[in-house]
Amino acid sequence: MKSADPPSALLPEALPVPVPASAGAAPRRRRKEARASEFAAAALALFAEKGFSGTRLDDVAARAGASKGTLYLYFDSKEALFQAVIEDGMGAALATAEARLAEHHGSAADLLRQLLFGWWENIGQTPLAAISKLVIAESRNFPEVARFYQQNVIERGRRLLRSALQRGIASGEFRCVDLEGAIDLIVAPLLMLAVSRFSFSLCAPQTSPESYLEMHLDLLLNGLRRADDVSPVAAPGDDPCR
Amino acid sequence: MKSADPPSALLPEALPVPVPASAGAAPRRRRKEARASEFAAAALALFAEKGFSGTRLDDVAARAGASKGTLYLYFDSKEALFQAVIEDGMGAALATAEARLAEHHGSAADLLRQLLFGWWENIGQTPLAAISKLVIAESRNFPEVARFYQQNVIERGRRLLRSALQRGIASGEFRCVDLEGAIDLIVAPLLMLAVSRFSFSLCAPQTSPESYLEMHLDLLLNGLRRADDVSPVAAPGDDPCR
DNA sequence: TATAGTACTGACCAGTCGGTCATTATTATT
DNA sequence: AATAATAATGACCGACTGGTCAGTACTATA
Repeated sequence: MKSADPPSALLPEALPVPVPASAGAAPRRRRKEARASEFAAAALALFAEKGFSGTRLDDVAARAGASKGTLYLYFDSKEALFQAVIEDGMGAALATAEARLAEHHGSAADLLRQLLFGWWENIGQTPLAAISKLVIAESRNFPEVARFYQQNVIERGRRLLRSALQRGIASGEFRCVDLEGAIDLIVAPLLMLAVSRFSFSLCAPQTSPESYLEMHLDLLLNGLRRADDVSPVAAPGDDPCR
Repeated sequence: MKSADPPSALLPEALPVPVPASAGAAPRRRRKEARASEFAAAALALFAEKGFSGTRLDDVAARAGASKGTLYLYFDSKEALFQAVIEDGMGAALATAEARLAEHHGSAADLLRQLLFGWWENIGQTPLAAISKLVIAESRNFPEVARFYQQNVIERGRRLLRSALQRGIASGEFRCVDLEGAIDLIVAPLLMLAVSRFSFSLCAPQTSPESYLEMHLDLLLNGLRRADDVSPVAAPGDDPCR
């Protein structure tokens, strides 16, 4: 519900604000909303780098240009901050993906491509990607957060892919495979790509993320293709062996 | 170098040990070697459950039936314990996989199947799978450990898959794909499977691990198949849609 | 039995960090 | 200007834990 306004768009409501033109120091009068998002963004960056337990709230506050006491005006606990990071970050991204799905009318293969590269654009490439690593690393310690993530991110994401696959199977474009299993196998490389960005050169794809995604799609569409369909999926002439 | 002897095999060297038959209490005279492995095993279990920072060395020691002071007789620091966990656990598993590769002579598809299910048997299914999650979560905080893992686990594992793919391409069984990218895409679902076992029902495959692997192989072999090869890979008659 | 050696212990220390709160700074109102 | 309301602070507390070490329990040898 708190779809982060662009940080530069200040005070959309009419307010008799005198705003001293000294735009140097942080303005004292800023809406709670914006402040909370700033904390969330700072927390995301540090969580991504240091992990959850490794991140000091003092540092989060400092990065957000405030003190720890202020942080506690907006969040009840470190865990609440964690949850806000997820809530704040993923909502908008998922909504746009859902919109994209709703208005798409091309082939299922193209839809899959759109979803994968859309994910890269709006999540994988952004700091949001760190959330995956975070949840993987900490879900055991925070069952509440894990449940929230499960219901509001994972389930929503899976629904998107399920629709795409169902369309492809219904249209005869894809062969008939187990939906949930296929979703797992589509998602896994994405998650690894996200995770690799926040690990010390581990499991990192050897090529660019874009080629990695391209190849994932290539293998995937070939793998999903009906056995009697002989039309090549990949563009001809891109033989990496020669 | 410390390939954990079976814990029951006591004192392979000749020793005039009187061994009081009171086998109830823990024997005071145990070799350092065994003790270190016990600590490593205990640490692995707790690291997997609580994460690295979340694990107290007191608990590790207690689980190994010793006190924290004793633990520090065997390891210089918590980080050293972490590294020992990796060293201790992955060495043997990788060695057997390499042996399996060396003596395999069937089709490349079969070799891939062997490697994937062998991984599941010897790593994915065992507590060792937790190491993946650990390294993902903590590599940033421990560059030394990360480098070690990179060189002694990842690179070794990738070599295995590279060989298998090269054989398949050379024999014409697989189409010509980018090797490193393909490796990434083979590994990702395995890592996710491992990780999911230690996360709170997150990204967990909806089916059994075995069917998950089976489907991974299915998609993969279809995806790798040469475009002009029309022989079906999957056994006919297993249509999940009907 | 005396002596030496070693595996082991657990109380302790020092530093860290999540969380609190009395106090201050800034703005709005009368 | 006086007052009230709110945003923000940072010193402080208490709990926790990685790491230490003087001392104990046990074993082996003389």
